[in-house]
Amino acid sequence: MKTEEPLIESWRNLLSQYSRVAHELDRALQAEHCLTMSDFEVLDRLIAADGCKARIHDLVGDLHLSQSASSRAVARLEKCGLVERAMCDTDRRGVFVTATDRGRDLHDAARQTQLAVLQKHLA
Amino acid sequence: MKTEEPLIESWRNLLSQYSRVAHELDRALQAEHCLTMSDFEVLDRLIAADGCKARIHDLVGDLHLSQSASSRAVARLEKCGLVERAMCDTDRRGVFVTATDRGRDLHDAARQTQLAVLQKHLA
DNA sequence: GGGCAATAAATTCACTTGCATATTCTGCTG
DNA sequence: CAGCAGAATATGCAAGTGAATTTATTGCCC
Repeated sequence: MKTEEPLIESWRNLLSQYSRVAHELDRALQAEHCLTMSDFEVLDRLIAADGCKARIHDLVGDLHLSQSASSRAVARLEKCGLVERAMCDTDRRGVFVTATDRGRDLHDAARQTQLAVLQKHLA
Repeated sequence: MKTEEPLIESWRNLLSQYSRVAHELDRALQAEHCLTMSDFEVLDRLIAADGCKARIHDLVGDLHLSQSASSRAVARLEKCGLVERAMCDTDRRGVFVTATDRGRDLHDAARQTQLAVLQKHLA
């Protein structure tokens, strides 16, 4: 099996490593915490933000998700009581999202799951 | 910004590199050849197979796609006339998929697109 | 040979996604 | 200050996805 293009070879490696880990992560987070990988990512960025609080607009940039997908991920988290929306006083177009206590707790737990999966499939 | 867990750091890098390249690839293949990244992958594996012919079952293993998604990708390619299905004589549960001439031509063209994108976003 | 677990593929279903659009609000500009 | 381009979200829609199920067929064991 010759390796015609090293570039294609790299891409295939990237693709299969990503697929393997992403699939496992998604499965584990879903099974143990009812969270999508995307949901977890949103929660994770939120927790990392100053005061566990950020505007959706600012989250989108980090998320590898479109604006609409991000908006809906926040909606899902809100429905689960992991996050709260609040009007932004200074700009009423904006929406602040804050992690609730349950959100923080779940994040702590999910983070352990994430680490375990990464340890196993990315190490 | 401290880097608490190198493992998480690696995962983030993997994720963002993958997202960037995959998004570009998908966009370019769609725009220039009306092909999904998955469609192209199926076609690509098929062309690589002996005689441009393979059973769906055998393709699935390489594809990073579920069996159902693979089945549908083949259906899409067939609808576009890039691929043909044929009963498998020795096992009538199986289905052989063969690339048509148009399929081979489109693959050649799409491969150039792929290389260009990889060159630009993975180099 | 008849029955039955296992296999290949297709299909149903619930869900997520991105694009395009609608809605609400801000900040200029005249 | 009226009007209007542009920004921040939400939503309608079409499409793709995986898990589970269905359908057809095979191969084995009695």
